[in-house]
Amino acid sequence: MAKMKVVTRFAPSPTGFLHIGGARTALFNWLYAKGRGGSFLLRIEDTDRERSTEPAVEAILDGLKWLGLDWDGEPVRQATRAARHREAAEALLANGRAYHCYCSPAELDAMRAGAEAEGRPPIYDGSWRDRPASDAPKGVEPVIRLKTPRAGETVVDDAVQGRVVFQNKDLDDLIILRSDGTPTYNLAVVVDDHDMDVTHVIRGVDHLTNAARQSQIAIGLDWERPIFAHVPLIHGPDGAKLSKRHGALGVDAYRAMGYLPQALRNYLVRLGWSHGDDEIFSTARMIEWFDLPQVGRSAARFDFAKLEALNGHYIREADDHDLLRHIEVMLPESEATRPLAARFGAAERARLLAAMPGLKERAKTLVELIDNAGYLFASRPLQIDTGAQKLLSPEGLAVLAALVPVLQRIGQWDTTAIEAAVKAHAEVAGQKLGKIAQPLRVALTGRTTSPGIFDVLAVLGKDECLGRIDDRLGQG
RNA sequence: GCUCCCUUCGUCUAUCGGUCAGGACACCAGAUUUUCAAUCUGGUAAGACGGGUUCGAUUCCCGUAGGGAGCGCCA
Repeated sequence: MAKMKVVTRFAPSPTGFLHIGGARTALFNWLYAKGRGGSFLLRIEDTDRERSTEPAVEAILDGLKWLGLDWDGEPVRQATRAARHREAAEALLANGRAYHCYCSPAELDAMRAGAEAEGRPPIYDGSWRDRPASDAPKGVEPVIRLKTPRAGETVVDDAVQGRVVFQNKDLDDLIILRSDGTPTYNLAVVVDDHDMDVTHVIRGVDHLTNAARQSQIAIGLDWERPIFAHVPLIHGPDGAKLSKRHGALGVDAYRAMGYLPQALRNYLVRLGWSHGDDEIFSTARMIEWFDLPQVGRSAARFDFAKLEALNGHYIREADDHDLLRHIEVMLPESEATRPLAARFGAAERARLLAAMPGLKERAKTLVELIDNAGYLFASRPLQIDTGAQKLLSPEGLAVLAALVPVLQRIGQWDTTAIEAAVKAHAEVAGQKLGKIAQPLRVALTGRTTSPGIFDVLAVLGKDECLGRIDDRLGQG
């Protein structure tokens, strides 16, 4: 038998941003397809016209692009396929696998309430299952319900969850076509996955019971089911369901917080999946190694500390120009860096680029990197941090004063020349380098911490350095 | 309430009957150092509980407890 081409899909409903759980689901689908020469499709599940919005569609596409998860072909809009869904519902009706139900929403509510009061599962009782059409009340548009077998079981052979068995008596006759003729979620999914030739459905476990229902629809249609893979959910740091309080932010929020897409990808792929002791994965490696048997079954908690550690790794490893590009995207999005975004021109770019090697060594996020780069963009006289002030003591100022002629004498203003001159001066003066470097650091950056002091001097330029020192001496 | 799923260091996880239960993040200590990082070295830290099965269980089975998901004319 010829090996079938793998087709996966990501099918978000556009009712909000692309949250972190969705991003991981998309990543898994993308990796699985890429690793097998298959295709990764996108379907917008917008059958709920009330809640679906166009901005949400844009936000989701934007989030996927930023994460580097490119899809094949045009995204399918589920709402445009209503006629085809209806056709499937009618086929089910025709072959006796579905029936009209004339219960009103109020009746159904009453039915559920009654069942709950008696301690029975709140499922539809199937009262219209075998009633003749002649019983139909006048002027009521019926829904179409699936005639789920009452006996036997529905088995979902899940690539992650294993063999999960549902008793058919626990599955109720779900509505597949609403009274207004539009399809419900489960019908639309089955029809679309079938028509899109989807071979693997990788999604959150919250859909596991839907897999049983969808199986029944597929069986009723005499269609082969896709392979299901239900991955565990992501929880917040407190173990509860991820909410806005913790990490259930849109991926755009992570971008604004200064995370790199490759860091987020690496973090997400390790949430629920592993490959031995490996922690750092290039995209190519992820694609090569990702597979379903290594996906675990327990929920994972979202841990910002680990994400940050990975982000720091990828920032250090990144090419300076790449980093600059990511920073420029991030600048206007973060509250903290927005003021800088407005005046970030060619001069600022050049300075940042020059200082990048020293800056990227010590930042966990891009926002932090920009914060550490504050001295590059500050105007004289600098604002001195409160804790740094004490280094500008009389002794500190004396150190600075002694340094001025030394710096003035330097001809070739670069890191090596500056370092040589300052170290020679320290030796002559019989002072430890730290004694000199700290007051100097404060004068030049306004802080007690910064990248290497010689790099700071070099990037700032001779005139600016002498000016900043002079500001301090003048003040004393 | 009913159905299904889960349970190894604080967190993410490895282990597919025999291991000093490994790695990573975090934390602690040391080295390095012009600060802070980075880096390197070392350390603390785990099989929810109770029964089985077995020569031997973290691993297989049952139960208990705890957690999660689902039970819409939402997706």
